[in-house]
Amino acid sequence: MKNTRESIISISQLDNASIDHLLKLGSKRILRKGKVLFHPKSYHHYLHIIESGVVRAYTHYKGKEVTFWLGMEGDIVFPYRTYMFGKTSYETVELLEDCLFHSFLIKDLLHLFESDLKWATWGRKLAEKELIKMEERFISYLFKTAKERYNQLIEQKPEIFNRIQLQHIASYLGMTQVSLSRIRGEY
Amino acid sequence: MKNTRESIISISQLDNASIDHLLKLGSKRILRKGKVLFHPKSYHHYLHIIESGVVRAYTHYKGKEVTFWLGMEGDIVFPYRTYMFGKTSYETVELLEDCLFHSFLIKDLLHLFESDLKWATWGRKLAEKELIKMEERFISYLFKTAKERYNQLIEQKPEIFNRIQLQHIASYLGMTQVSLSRIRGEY
DNA sequence: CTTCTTTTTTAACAATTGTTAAATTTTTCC
DNA sequence: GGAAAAATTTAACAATTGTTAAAAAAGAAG
Repeated sequence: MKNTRESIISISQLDNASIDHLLKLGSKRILRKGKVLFHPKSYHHYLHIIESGVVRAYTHYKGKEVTFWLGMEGDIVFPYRTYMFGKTSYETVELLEDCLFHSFLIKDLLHLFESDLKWATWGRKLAEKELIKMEERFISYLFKTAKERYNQLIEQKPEIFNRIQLQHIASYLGMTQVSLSRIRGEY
Repeated sequence: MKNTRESIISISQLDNASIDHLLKLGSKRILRKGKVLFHPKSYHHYLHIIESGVVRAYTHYKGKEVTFWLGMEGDIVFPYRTYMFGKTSYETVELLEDCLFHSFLIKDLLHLFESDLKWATWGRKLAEKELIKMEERFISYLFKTAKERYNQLIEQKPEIFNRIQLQHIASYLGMTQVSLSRIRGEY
């Protein structure tokens, strides 16, 4: 459980008045496990901050689901492709647990970004932090074996293994479920 | 060959006066093939826009070089880790051709980002675009075979094969040089 | 042009990961 | 609790990719 205000501040410090202003524009909602938040080939109008729960983003390749992102408390579900280029997205975002979201219209957020230096800076830092995370994850895939990637995840985010099905973790780690099971069985 | 003004505008439209102001803060320099632009475990004070030439960023893992980024005309060499966290970096950036850079003090750029909404927006869009590129590259690694990654690169950036050594391309594609050679030999 | 150095290819073999299918375990639902 | 469905593990085998070493090709220097 992590409240929206903390999530926002953890990206970059902001005064309370600015945050209050944003919070008034958003709304909270609870959605059930299994619900699909974003469908592929559609436009997404909301950004969601996760207060509790877990979601995964996946796409299809050669008839199989590929889970490329997992989000939990404090993470931000931001459909960058739609937001930046007005393009439809290729991903499905599905809830793996009941979730509490704090949701904001991307339109409202963009308006803040384009009119208020403080929010523009916040938006910049959000993208910069996501970029660093993605780059670190990418580099570790570029030269680590399946077993090394598994060990790294166990070390860095052990709680994932208690909350998320192994088939999704396997995909997230870039291997088949059978390979993950084999690696786990070795110990 | 791509001039700095075009590179800046291609991230996000900006008025000429704003760009002129930035350009006055920077300086051009020519560096020779083989020169190292960033050393690991050091602080990087400059952002470089590549007007011509090719560079690669690499790091070491298990005694081997891993090339994780290639930049050419129009690309921006931005040491995000140093810039965001004041941390030293893990990467080496090396010139694979003679290069013409337009270089700016990160300090100057940050000052613009923090004082001018137009530049803050430009900085946000820069990070957002880099994020999308990184995410697309990452997803394609998550579920494509070595051969598919090779075919994709041939299709998307064929000029790379005329300008960059195959050993570096192999690493960039997440495979050994021998594997790349084998894949190329199959046709 | 010739020699030396570096890069790339080829080959044989080893290790890792994928595929398919069946067995087992866990979860869901009545 | 018990049946059905879903998830996970196990096993056998196939395909891909890595490793090492040597040969061939390409590039640099005199």
